[in-house]
Amino acid sequence: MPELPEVETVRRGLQPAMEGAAILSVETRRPDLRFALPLDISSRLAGQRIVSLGRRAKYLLVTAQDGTVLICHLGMSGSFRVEEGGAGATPGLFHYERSKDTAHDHVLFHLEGSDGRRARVVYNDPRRFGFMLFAAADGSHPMLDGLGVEPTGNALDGALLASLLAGRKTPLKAALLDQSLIAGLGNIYVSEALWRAGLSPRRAAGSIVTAAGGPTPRTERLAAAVRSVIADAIAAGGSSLRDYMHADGSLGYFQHAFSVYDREGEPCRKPGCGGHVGRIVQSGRSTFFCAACQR
DNA sequence: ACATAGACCTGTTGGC
DNA sequence: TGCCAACAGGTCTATG
Repeated sequence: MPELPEVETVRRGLQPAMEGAAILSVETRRPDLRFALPLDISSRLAGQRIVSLGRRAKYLLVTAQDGTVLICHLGMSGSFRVEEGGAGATPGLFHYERSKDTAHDHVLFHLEGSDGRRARVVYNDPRRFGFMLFAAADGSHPMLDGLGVEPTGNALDGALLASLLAGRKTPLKAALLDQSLIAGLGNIYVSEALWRAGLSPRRAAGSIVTAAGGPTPRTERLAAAVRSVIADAIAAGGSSLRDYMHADGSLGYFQHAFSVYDREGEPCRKPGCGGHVGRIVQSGRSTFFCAACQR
């Protein structure tokens, strides 16, 4: 599922159950996801309280009281769900809601909240492209090093975007997907941002900055478009394709607000445009755009 | 540096 | 209905 807005939605959904809770144990039902799970995942975390659940780009960061940081990535199909001990549950006996797809429940965090209620947070991932790894003692990890700017907030302005794209001949689509430039965009939101900015995904990235590497109106439009599409998607609770659910079982609704993604053949939604949404493949992945208004 | 293809996996979808 | 190819929100590696 997850690009930045979906990961942020997951984080917000898990936060109430995880922050402040004590980890009783971590149950792994297979030895690996994309990478081998840490052999000591349970022994390093059991008995500790979770002090924060953070996010960097598409990574979730679980910080325990001794400073240990567990880095989680959801890959393409990873999801978390929270299962509360049912009302009236006695200690040690729980009535967890039955879930449809438990075949791919791979990692279970057994928790005890500060109120003494037990819950479990279950990681499910059919394709197993996700992973969990411990950061180094200082919180760093090679997977986090080299990540670019977050597209949230106002850090990504025209001047910064211009400096990132200057001199690059690679298509805008590829540049925006490059996590070392902007961290958190994925295939959906790149298409959406380029449509909002009225820019072709095929245009050379460096072609929207000045010779000196400064911003142009196109750069400003793209920076604003990236920020707005990410902000709008987070506000909508992310996108729920294929009924992809939140941790509490609810659905995001940004998919209804897609302007071009997965809308091949539909009329362009830009008022007065008259064009149609097309689909091309760039570096092996679908790009949706309107050739009439995206130049 | 950069473009492309392939790899990792399973599940869903659309065409015949 | 069945079968099979194509495709899926990510990212790392190899190869030109």
